Amino acid sequence: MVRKTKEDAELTRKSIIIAAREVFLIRGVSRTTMEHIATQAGVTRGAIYWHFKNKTEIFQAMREQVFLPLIDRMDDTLLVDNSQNPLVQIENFLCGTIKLLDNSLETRQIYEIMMIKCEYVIEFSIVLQEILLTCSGIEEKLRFTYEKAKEQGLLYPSHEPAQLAIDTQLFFIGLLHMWVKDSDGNHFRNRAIKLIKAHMSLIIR
Amino acid sequence: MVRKTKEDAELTRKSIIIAAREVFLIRGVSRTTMEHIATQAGVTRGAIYWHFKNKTEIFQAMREQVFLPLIDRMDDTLLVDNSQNPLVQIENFLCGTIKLLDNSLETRQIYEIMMIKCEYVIEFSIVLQEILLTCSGIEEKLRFTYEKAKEQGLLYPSHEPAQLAIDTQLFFIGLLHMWVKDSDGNHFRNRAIKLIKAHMSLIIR
DNA sequence: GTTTATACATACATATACGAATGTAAACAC
DNA sequence: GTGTTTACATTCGTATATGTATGTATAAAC
Repeated sequence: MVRKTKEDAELTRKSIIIAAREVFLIRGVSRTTMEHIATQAGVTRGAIYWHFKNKTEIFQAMREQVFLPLIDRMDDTLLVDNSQNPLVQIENFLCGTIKLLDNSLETRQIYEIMMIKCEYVIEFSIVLQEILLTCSGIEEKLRFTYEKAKEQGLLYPSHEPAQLAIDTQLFFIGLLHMWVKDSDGNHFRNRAIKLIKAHMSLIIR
Repeated sequence: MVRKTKEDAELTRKSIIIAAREVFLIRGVSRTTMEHIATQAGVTRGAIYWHFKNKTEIFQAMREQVFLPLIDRMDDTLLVDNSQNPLVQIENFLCGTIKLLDNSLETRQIYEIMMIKCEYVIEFSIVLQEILLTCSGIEEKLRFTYEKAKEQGLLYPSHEPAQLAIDTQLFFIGLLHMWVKDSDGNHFRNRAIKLIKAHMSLIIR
């Protein structure tokens, strides 16, 4: 059986991305070959080259599955929903991300691949720039929310929203990195929510 | 000319490590071959295999050049020198690390390699564990210093040294990661010192 | 001054990866 | 129901990487 229906083809495309994720995680992006992915997906390299130009394209397809939802959720939590206390909004966004990592194997694995199983050489410099841009966006949205908090008198007068935004962002980036590296879970994974609450408690007036 | 003196041999060993660093930075660790390193060092692969068992061993040798001094400096700044205000000690340690990155090309490149040009697969899991361990040590020393600060009444009463230690550590890990990724320098590199001072100002009473 | 170990260079065998070219059977358009 | 395109599988040529084995000139040991 060779030629499949359009729906079947889409299934194999997705199975290739899933297989790539599984192999990337174990062998690292650079060291996985098309053959590894093909075997894991139960297809041949021919199928992969039909759907993707090369490994980088598979990586990007995998990445989009996680990062587009992240932006959406951030917008929802920080910008759209104004019913909550702004500081609670921020805490919810941070905790929500950790909970997503806890609950979604897919998200967890893609984060791990992107942070410690991928080498950002020139070929991937676009990805690095996108990460920088995403971070800028996060910083801006955090600042916006901290400004609301300041207007409501929830912050110490000496604390500037811009400062707090970067501080929280860097704290969270650090936390995510350590969360991913701490595969045993004893140092950061099962303390993450506590650490976020502690961070927020440092800020609240 | 083949056989060299012991001193000559030590020089080629070092030149191999330097060459490896330069190539790792451009091509990433996984994608650099022994041949790449050899060419860059102006020797043949034979020379490399004489001095090192494989690429991992070169990587470890390179890594030690940076991490052993880090521990030393941390001990000096945080533990030994007690003449300063503890919060100033912490600020000095953080700023000192950033200044080291600014001034030392070697350190800067090795950090960049370790953070975004290396895939931490099983083969490198020892390195990951060492990083975790180093972080535990940093956390402990920060906590120790924050405890001194608390005894001197420099902190808000509601702030616990243990919490502050982790918060500062995660902030700094995040900062280092963004510092490395921000090769243009506009977002984090030239703001790093300011961001550290801002972070410390959030903590001081 | 001879021997031996060192510090490499060279050569070889093996394995693996890539991309493209080609083959092919079934889905789909008409 | 025939032609065309799709969705792959198979095959091929080429390139590249690794580790080891072997060669060799010289420093060092005696």
